[in-house]
Amino acid sequence: MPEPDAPVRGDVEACAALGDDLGWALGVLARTYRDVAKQAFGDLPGGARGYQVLRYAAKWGPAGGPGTGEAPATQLALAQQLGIDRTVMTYLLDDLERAGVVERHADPADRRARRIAATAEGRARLAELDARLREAEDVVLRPLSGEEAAAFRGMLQRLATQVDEGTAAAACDEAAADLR
Amino acid sequence: MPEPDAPVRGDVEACAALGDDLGWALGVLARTYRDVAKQAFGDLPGGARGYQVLRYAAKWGPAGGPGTGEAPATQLALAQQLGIDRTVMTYLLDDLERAGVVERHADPADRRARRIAATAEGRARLAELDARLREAEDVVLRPLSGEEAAAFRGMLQRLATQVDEGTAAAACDEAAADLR
DNA sequence: TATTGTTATACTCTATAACTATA
DNA sequence: TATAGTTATAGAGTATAACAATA
Repeated sequence: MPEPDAPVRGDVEACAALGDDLGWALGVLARTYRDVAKQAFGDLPGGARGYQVLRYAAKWGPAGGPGTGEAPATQLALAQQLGIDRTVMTYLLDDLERAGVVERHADPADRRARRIAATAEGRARLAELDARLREAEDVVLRPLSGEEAAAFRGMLQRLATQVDEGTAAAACDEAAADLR
Repeated sequence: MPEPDAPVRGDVEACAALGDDLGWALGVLARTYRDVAKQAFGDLPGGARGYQVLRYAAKWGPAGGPGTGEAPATQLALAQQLGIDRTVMTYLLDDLERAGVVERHADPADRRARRIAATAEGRARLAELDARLREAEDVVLRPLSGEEAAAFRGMLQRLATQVDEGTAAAACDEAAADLR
């Protein structure tokens, strides 16, 4: 994730020259959202990636007891699900564990594997993050009316999933790659 | 610009879990467009950045005669307009010049400065690129009907420029930063 | 002394490969 | 032999700083 840059002179004028293509607008919006979301993530290790991992880990109960009964995902499963390289997952989990939001538990059935579960603190953190992200979305969509925003969200969702073409898998691959 | 990654197993399933927030959809769409556009750029040095530079340079005439009468932009002006670091601009122009699409001309009034102009070949290349980019946009928006696509474009444009808030400048800064 | 453009250096991510401990 | 996780190494991309030429 690139650092926020110092303001640059001349960009406003450049907008007049650049702001007429889809790619540009898309880039601006995605970047704007990312910056707003970044603030929401705060010091959560890994930013958006850390959030996704936490969100996945939170599907299972806090340390001590399973929330559902299903076994928490292993590091490898998590990495594959989110499209993150398993070596990167190691670093990411190191940081998330140090931050106290997830825990690695030895799998009794396979001592090579580690099961990843969110801690109670991690769950609380996740609830906060979800709320803040909803706010971030509202900020980004503020220029639109309520109806428009709903329509925009719907179309965006359709575009992202590309249900009409066989490209859903590819789109998802891209999304996952985006997290890398 | 990240390289296209090898397909990753499991992303499709992950989509079901991830695909419910704006940030995710935005990321997918921006990434999808970027990949499609990347193909359109072909071997143009610098990808999207190279395109923007070429586009700017093409505002002035091919080598030998000014198209308008205004002097072509200097490297520094170009860098500031597009929000690219001037050291990066050096490398980028090296590549674009080697590719034969732009030329550096000494400024008679200030021998430190270099004026950047598109070559005839650069202009032809730009026309191609513009056409291909329009196609790329169509591909990305294909899931929408004609009416929807128009509405989507309009809303996206409004969101990107954020005219209702005083954030236009900030948004443009972000857009420029995006090119870095 | 300040500015334009260039070159050199360092830092951040990410990708690849090598290693361990289990299976 | 293959797999889960870790660690080490190397590459691309970018930012920072030093430099030469000119103002």
